[in-house]
Amino acid sequence: MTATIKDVARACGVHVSTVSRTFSAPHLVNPATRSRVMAAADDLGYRPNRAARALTTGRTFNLGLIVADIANPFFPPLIKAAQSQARGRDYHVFVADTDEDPRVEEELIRTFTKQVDGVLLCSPRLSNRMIERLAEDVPFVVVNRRIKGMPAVLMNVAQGAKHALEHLTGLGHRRIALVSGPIGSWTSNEMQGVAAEAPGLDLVFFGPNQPTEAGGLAVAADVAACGATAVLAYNDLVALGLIEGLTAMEIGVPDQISVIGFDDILPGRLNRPKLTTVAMPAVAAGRMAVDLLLQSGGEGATVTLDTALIVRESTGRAQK
Amino acid sequence: MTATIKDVARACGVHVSTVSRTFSAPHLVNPATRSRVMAAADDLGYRPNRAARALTTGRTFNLGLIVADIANPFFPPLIKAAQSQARGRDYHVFVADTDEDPRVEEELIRTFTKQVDGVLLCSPRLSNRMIERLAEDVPFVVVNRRIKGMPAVLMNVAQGAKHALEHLTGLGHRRIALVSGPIGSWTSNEMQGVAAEAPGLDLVFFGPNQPTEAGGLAVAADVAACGATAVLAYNDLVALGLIEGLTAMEIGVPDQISVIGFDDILPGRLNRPKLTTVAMPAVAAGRMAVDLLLQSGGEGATVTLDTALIVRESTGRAQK
DNA sequence: CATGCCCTAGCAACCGGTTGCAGGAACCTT
DNA sequence: AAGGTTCCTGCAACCGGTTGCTAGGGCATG
Repeated sequence: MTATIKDVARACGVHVSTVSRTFSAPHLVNPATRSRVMAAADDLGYRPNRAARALTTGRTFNLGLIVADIANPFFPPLIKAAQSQARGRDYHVFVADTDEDPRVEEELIRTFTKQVDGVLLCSPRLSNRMIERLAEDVPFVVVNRRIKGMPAVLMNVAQGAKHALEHLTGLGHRRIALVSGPIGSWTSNEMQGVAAEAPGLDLVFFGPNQPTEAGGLAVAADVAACGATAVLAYNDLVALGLIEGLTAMEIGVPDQISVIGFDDILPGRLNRPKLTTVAMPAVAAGRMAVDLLLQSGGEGATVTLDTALIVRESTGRAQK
Repeated sequence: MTATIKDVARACGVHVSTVSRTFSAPHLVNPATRSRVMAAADDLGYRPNRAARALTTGRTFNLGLIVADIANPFFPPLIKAAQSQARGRDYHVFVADTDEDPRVEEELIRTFTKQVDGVLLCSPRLSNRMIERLAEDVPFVVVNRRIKGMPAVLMNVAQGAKHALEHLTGLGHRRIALVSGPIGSWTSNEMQGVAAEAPGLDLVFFGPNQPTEAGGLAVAADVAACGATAVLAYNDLVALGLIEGLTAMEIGVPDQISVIGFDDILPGRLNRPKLTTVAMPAVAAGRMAVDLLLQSGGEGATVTLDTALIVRESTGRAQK
């Protein structure tokens, strides 16, 4: 068994409270005693039990981070940014994946409650109502979702979609397919909202779709058949799936159809043709979300981060 | 605040121990009482505090999973497999990323101690000695590392490397570059071991390298200059970085140099040319690791999983 | 009717720490 | 020398549950 505070107390003949204070309030204990305690402690290999400490203090120095799909390359940079930001503030981040399943998401949040001081909820699939209810038990910061009164980090998807559409119309495209993501995705709604308002476009909607390569592959045939000369995809994985499907049907990208994704993930940069995409500020979002969570004061603060269109090789002039 | 066991006890006029038993040993409480307690409990929205429970029972029903780099697409499938396997046994998995830093790795293990019932250590960068010491405080299963007396899930890297080399020699390659990974990587050592024993080869070693695309990019020039006609890379990311670097120098893959990676990640399948690689059984490893951890009985059990060479487009005949 | 057993629920100690309070010792003041 | 501070340390209650022990009520048995 690991050494406890009692073992240390016994080993150097002081009361447990003195040992406790040596670690949590050193200025309250006499330097001489303190060093005796420290010596005994690392002699026994004593480490305070964080879970037990949390029971009385109410603080665990842990944060939870919940994502829909850890296999989506969009998330890892966000996760790493959150972890390093938290580390700088003496916090640790535990990550969990919901497999895009709202029930698992709820279950995980319940598990995190009381084991962490706050939860970063990235691209949640739960309903706003449910999230509000769960927020009574543990502080949240939500990423890519707007919920009234709840701190949020948003990425300016609308702006990105607008630039993407302008880019396409500038290349002469008029009939454009919009391949959306899963139900309940805020990002997807934002995209559709912007597109619907854009003047002079002939839009074709496809959705809902799985936000993965498989999802893109699955709609490739329908997109090809609808007569659109360009596609705006929910994210890069979907875009890559689309390109794969189109290529298999011998439809050239960008010669016959232009494709734009969202996120700017590594496989998109390595793909041939290199993917034109709207870059999402994942790293900044991860950092910001942690900051928002830790400065608990800022209750309803909402931060919106800019996106940027990155033109590469998967878009070109519309063919007549 | 959330309701505690006391609130429930007060609400229905029983002692806390009765409430406790209602949840952890229902057969010990009278059905009538039990349902009164249950009613009061979900009326108040009571949920047992898992951290507090763990303090007395010693079981948290959480597992920790530590990886070197969550952004490496090799890990997510393993993580997801572990999570779903654990979920089936009423456990939750918390993931943490070490950023390839042994100190962070140690720190994270220490944090997990007492907050989880066991830790899955994937491709650790710590020394065997240190891992053995830490194993006194929390049970481990190690993935891709062999440590005496410690349960491990290994992937048959040696077999994969052998097949890869045979494939290359079959195509007429003799001078082969070996681009290894970070220091302390068991996988890297296995690869070098096999290569060194292979007869009739003219090997050139490069390493250590970062196990990322950037690592591959960085050695591309040296590899090109060494006169090898084929490369065996530490993993797919390194292989992709190499191909990118070689392509930038207008060296054709596979026409002038053949490249083989390890792992079989998504970007490798989407790359042009599609990457020839040794597929690692990540999903099976994740599942198996959880099983090994939970059937704590099997102390020193070691499981070795097969790998498979997948020939795609990045390897070809050696040119004269 | 006395005896004995089973079922149920309360009591209290415990898990590993934290913290408000009180008291003794040493030091300073006047 | 008496009185007031300051500094340090021990005491004990508490965080939210768990669990061995005990005791009372109900029931069957002899």
